[in-house]
Amino acid sequence: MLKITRKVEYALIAVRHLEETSEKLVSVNEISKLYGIPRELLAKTMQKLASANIVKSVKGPRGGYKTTNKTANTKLNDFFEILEGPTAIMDCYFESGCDHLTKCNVRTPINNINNSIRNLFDNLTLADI
Amino acid sequence: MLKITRKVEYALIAVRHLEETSEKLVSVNEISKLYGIPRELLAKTMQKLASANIVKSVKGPRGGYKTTNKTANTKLNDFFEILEGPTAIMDCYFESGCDHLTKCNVRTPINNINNSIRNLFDNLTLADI
DNA sequence: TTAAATACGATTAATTTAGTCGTATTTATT
DNA sequence: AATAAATACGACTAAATTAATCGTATTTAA
Repeated sequence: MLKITRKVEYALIAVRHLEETSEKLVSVNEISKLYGIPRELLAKTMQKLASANIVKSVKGPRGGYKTTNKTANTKLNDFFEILEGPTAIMDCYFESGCDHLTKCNVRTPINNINNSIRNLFDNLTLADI
Repeated sequence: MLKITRKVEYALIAVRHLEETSEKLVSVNEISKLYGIPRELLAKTMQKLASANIVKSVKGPRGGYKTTNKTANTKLNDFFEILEGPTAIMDCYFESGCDHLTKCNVRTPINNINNSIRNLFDNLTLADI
């Protein structure tokens, strides 16, 4: 419970690696070998980050990924939400199809907690990782 | 990701219900019907809470559960950990058998985040729910 | 032209979580 | 004493989520 997924874990490791190698292009292949991360999985994750402009991708041989000037100050919450959707310990909103809603007695306090956690992750950036 | 489990959700609903009915004994049957929660699942959860002295159980007909003087000021973090184990967004400690440890470049910052979350839940009690 | 890379969708495997079942024990009520 | 309503607990099955793989297309440097 309350775990981040491996996808996110891998992404954090990869982005940190990119930060460390600064402007150099690094391929998914390289990172996956270096840290023992499944290549295809990491690839898809990096693709998501690239399409959200958190990292820059370069195709073709000698291509790969590198950081941008946006990378370091990406909020952790945005990073998480891009990869996994809304940050919330419980999905208690109307659209989630929870059929307890009318009887539920914990929705409001839970949403307060959701906000606290979002707030925590809004005040951290990738630079903190 | 970052979700609490239904077990915990059910437990929160049940405990809140007990708080609302104050000292009256309420059976699992009653709560499960009232909120549409699977009975056996809730039963096991309540048993855990009882053995951790967060609620009091009374056996036999007309038995059930009720709050104790400890209930309301139980820290949310303790509540969660009793039901689900350690609060952490990633299990990066030696005993978890993670074989990336020596190469991993995000362990320290992740542990800082783990501490922040634990801290957040240490400063909330069941009374806040 | 080739090969190394990203891009992306579909599928399968593994793990975790949710839920059920069976049986024992306790105890109030009749 | 018998019954029935409740907790207690372990084993099992089902469902859902997450992780990983596969196949194919596209881009582009050499």
